[in-house]
Amino acid sequence: MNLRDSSAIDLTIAAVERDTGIGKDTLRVWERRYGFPMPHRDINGERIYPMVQLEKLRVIKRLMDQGHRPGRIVAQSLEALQHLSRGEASLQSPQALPSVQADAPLAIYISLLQNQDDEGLRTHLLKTLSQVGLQKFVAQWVAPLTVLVGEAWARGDLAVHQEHLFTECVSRILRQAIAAVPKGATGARPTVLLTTFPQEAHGLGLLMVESLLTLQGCRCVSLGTQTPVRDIAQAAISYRVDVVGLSFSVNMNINHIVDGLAELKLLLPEHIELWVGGQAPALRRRAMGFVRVIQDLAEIDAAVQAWCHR
Amino acid sequence: MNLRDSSAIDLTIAAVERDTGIGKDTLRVWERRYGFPMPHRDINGERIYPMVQLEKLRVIKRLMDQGHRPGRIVAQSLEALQHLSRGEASLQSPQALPSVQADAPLAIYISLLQNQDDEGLRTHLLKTLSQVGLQKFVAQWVAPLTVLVGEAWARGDLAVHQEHLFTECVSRILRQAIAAVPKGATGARPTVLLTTFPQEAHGLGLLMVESLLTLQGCRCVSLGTQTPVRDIAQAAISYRVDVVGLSFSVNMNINHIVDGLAELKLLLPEHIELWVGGQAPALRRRAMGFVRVIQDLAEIDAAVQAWCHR
DNA sequence: ATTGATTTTTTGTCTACGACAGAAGTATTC
DNA sequence: GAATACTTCTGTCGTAGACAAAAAATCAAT
Repeated sequence: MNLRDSSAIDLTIAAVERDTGIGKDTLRVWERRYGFPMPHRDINGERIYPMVQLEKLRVIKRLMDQGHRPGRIVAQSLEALQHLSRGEASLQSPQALPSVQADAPLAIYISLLQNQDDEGLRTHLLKTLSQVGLQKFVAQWVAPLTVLVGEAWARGDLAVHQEHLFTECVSRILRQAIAAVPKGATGARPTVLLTTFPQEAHGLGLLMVESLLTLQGCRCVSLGTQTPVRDIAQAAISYRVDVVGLSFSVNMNINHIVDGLAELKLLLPEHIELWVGGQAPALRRRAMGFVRVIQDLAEIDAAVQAWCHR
Repeated sequence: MNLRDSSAIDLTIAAVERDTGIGKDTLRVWERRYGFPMPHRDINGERIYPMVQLEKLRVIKRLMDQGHRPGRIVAQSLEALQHLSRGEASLQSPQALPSVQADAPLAIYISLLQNQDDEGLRTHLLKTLSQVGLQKFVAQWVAPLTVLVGEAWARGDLAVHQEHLFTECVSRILRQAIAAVPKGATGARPTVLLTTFPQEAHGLGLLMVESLLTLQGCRCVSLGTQTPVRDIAQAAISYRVDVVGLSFSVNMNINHIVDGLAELKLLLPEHIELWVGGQAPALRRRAMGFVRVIQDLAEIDAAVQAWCHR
C-alpha cells in the first residue's frame, strides 16, 4: 500500500505537461540544460516526476508569467523562488502598472472570496451593479477586480477554485445583465463576433467586452471560449459580422497568438476587421499591422466610433 | 501577392496540431508509416502542410472518432474517405445505438440550426421547457438533441458554428432554469462538484447533470469546464463535497481519461466518491473499480438514492 | 545620459529514427 | 458462442543535435 502510493503518485511527462502547461519538449530541454526538473526513471527508462518537482514547476510557471526568465530561475532552490515571488509582486510591465493596491471597496471582495461566501459575493456584486449601472460596473469594478484577483492568486492569497468561484459568479451576473439590455435600433453599429483561441479558457474578458459593445448598440455573436481558428473564420462569414473580437489572458503563449492571428487574417475576408485585447504581453510587445489592438476597455467605445466613420 | 498567399497559407506542424487535435508525434509517425500527411519542407527542412492536407486530416479525425482505425484510412484517397463517412453514419458503438432517427419533433431544431435562427431556437426550446418541465426537458429533449446535433455535425449537415450556436442557446436556458429551481431542504442529499478535465471543452453534459441533481435537491458546485486535476481535488476538499462528477465527450483521449482519473482518485480523500459520465467510449470499454460510471442520465437519480443509503 | 545599431546569449521548438507497451484484431480451442 | 492465446497496430517516449526568433548585453554616436 505504501509502496503503491508513493509510486502511483508520480507522474508521467504527459501528465506534467497537462498540469503545468509546459510542453514535453521544453521539460526535456530544461532537464538537459539546467538540471531541473530531474525525474526518476521507471523500468522502461521513462521519466517519472515526483510531486515535489511538479510543485516547483508550478512556482516557476507563475514566475515566468510575471516576466522572469527560465535560465535565471529554473535551477534555483524552491526557497529562493518562493522568496522571489513573495518579495516583488509585479515587475510585470515595464512602466510598473499601478498595481491596484487594495482599494478598500475592492478588498471586500477578496475577503469574501477567501471565505468562499458565494452568496455574499453575489449579493454585493448585484448591489453595486444596480447602483452604478452596467457600464461603470464593468469598467470600474469588474475589470480591476479581475486584475486584483489574478494578482492575489499569483501571490498565493487565493486558491484556484476561489478564483474559479469569482469567475463563475461574475459570469452569471454579466450574462444576465447583457440579456437585460434593451435592444435599440442597431443601425450603423458593427456586428461583432466574440471568442478566444483554442488554448485560451479565460472567458471573463469576453463578457466584459460583450457588455460594453451591447450597451453601444452593437449586435454581438458570442462563440464562447476556445474556438479553432478555422471555425472562427467560418462563423464570421456565416454570421456576416463586421468585426471579430478576440481576448487573450496572460497565460497565452506568444507564438500561438501571433501564428493564430496571422492564420485567421488569411482566412477572413478583407472587409472583416480583427480586434484583439486582453492582458497578454504579446499584444504590447509585438506589432502586428493587420489587427486593432485594444489596450483598454475604455478604448472600445472609440473603436466602435472609428468603425462607424469607416 | 500571389506568392505570399500561397506560401503563407501553409501551416507549421504546431498549427496543424492546434487545428486538428492530432499530436505532433502522431503526425510525424503517420507520415513515416502511411505516407500521409506528406508535407513540403521550408528552407530549414521543417514541415509545411498545405491546406488540402489539413482538410483531409479533419476528415480522418472525424472518421476516427466514429471508430475507424488509422491504418485503414489514413493512406486512402479523399474521395474514398468522403464515401466512407457518407455511407455509414454510425458504426460507433458495438450494439448500434438506436441512432435517434429524425423524430419529427426533434428534426425541427436541426432545421432551425441550419437557418441559424437563434430567435426561433430559443423560443421553441423555452416553449418546450415550460410545457414538459425541467426534468423531462433535459432527459427527453436536450440529451437526444445533443446526440442528434453531434451526428449531424459528423455527417456534415451542420457547421461547427451552428453546433456552437446550439450549445450557447441551450446553455443559457439551462443555466436560467437551474437558477429558478427552488432550494428545498438539502438534508440528506450529497453535495456534488461538477467539472471536466483540461482537454474537455464540452460543458453541456455538465449542465444537464446539474439540472437533474438540483431537482433532486442536491447542492451543486460547478467549476465550469477544463479544470486541472489538482485544482479539482483542492476544490473538492475546500467545498467539502461528497461527490465529484466529471463529464467526457467522444473527443476525449482515452489515455487522458484513465490517467487523469487515477491521479484524481489519489488526490481525493477516501470518502469522496467519483462519478463519471458522458459519451466517451473509454467509459464503457475500460473498467475502473474506483469510479461510478453513469451510463445514462436516468441513472443519476439511482446514484443519488444509492448515496443516500450509503 | 539617452538613443540607436550591433553582437551575443538565451530559449523554445523542430528534426530524425528506434523502441516499446497496451489496445484492438484475429485465430484457436474448449 | 465464449474464453484463450497470438499478432498486428498505434500512440507515445527516448536520444541528441540544430536553428531562428527574442531578449540581453555591448558598443557607437548624438
